[in-house]
Amino acid sequence: MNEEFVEGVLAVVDGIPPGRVMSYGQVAAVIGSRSARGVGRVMALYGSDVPWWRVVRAGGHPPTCHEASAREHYVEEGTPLIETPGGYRLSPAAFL
DNA sequence: CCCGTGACTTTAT
DNA sequence: AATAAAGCCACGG
Repeated sequence: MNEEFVEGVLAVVDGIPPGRVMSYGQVAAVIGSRSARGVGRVMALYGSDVPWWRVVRAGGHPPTCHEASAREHYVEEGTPLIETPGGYRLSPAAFL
């Protein structure tokens, strides 16, 4: 298994400062990979110990299975949100 | 070892 | 705007 990939993802996510977010693809790029899905996979399996809510999709939408719960974290962390009809999304300014 | 699955992204139709 | 297809990675069956 590529522990380097897993550890890299965890390290990068853990290194995201409060009030900021990164897209899956961006995280993958930082560790020298191109797999956004791989990042999502790692998050689903090992993300229990990292601020997974700071990792979002390219469009600024939170994880599909956690969009509601994640919002509380963003509000708590002070992450800039944008209200939308039917939901919300993260401000582009929140990306690193 | 092969296949399906999932917290994805990007390009093309 | 919506849908389709291809590329990517770890894991369980």
